Amino acid sequence: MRVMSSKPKTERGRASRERIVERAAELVAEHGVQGTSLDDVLVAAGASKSQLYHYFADRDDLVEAVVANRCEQAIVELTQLLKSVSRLPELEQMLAGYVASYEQSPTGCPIGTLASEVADRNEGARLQTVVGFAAWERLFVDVFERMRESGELRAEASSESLATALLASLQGGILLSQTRRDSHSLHVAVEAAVAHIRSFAS
Amino acid sequence: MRVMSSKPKTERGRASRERIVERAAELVAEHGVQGTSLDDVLVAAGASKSQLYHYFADRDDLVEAVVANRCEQAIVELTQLLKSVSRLPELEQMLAGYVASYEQSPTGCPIGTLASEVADRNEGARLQTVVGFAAWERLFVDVFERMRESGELRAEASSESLATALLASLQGGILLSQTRRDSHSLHVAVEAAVAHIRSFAS
DNA sequence: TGAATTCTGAACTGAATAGTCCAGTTCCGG
DNA sequence: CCGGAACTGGACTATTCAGTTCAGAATTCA
Repeated sequence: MRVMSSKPKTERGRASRERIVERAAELVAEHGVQGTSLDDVLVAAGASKSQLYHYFADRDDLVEAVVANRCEQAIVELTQLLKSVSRLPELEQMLAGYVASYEQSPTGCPIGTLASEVADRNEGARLQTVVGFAAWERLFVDVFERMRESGELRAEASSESLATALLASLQGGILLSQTRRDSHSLHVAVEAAVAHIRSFAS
Repeated sequence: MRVMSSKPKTERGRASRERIVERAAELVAEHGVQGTSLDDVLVAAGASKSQLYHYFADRDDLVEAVVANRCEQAIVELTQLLKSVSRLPELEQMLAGYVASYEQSPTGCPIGTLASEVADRNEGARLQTVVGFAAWERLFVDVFERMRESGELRAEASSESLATALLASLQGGILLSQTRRDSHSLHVAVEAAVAHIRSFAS
């Protein structure tokens, strides 16, 4: 059974906890979950062991909080990018921007990279990535719904399936590009995904 | 500079080395690279530390050999599955079989899972996964070339791009299905990829 | 056969790391 | 202002793991 971890009751405590999570999230973004030790986190956050174990049951508990933090962050950004997209050209432009930003700093997908690292090693963290993917997919679904309402997408197209397929192409493209250290694969994967969507255009 | 690691000169040595790599590959398949310690490998292979360091410079060197082994194995199997595929329905059937086998034992893609784990932590191993992906993609390219020769695929379709896109969809679908523990995402991703290919059929 | 080479076993070292403990400090309601 | 609860510091433990060492066994080949 997991030992209790107190939630902070005061403002000061909440700030401490948050600072730990945020610094940890930065380190994880840079070095991955496995590549980040608790001691690294502690010096980065200017905190001490007992502080950490005051707020988190164990390492996995911290990792879960970090993953949740990064997913939330990613979804906030993606929401900004996608909330006003309601036409195919806008979607294309947004995706092109995503590819371009990847080219500029190829730091993988925050959610995808975490997911593969965490999936069968930390159930709580895995569930956070599931939520993150679901939110992302949902943003795509909403885009397709708006496209359908504006008559740009044929009725028979399943927004859910299109969203899943687009997300998969992105994730796979990122994986290939990250492995190959060359954004070309991501570019091609996105192009194909867009072409597939366009095939359902009115 | 990396310390020398002897290649085996005798049959016995070759067998020892191979046994270590194979057992290590099994453990890595089950627990991932990070989740497999040298000691685990040694007891599984019935070998000793000095044996290991006789054949491998260090842990990374062993990991590289393991990754190469698993990629090679995967490519052998994929070659068997794909070498005689020259029609779209055959490709669809093969992919459906892949999805079905994933449903039966959802052990991710051997290459993709390794790639994301190793990409920015072990340059030699990363290069092995690059080679593995290239071989896989090449198999798809050959399929598309055969389809094109038989007039089933229009000339303007780029076999390379189709292959990259298909591979990305597969990898992304596997990633999603693995984190969600539900083969549905992979299924949808493959369906979309096939539809995209079919849009280039004559 | 016997010397040189290749290969093997097992104990050891040192560093990193997750997790514990407890005494001391700060904060808050009454 | 005081008693208890929330919070903090940092030293300490136990373990795991990569890598070393070296004596000696097996193998090769002249």
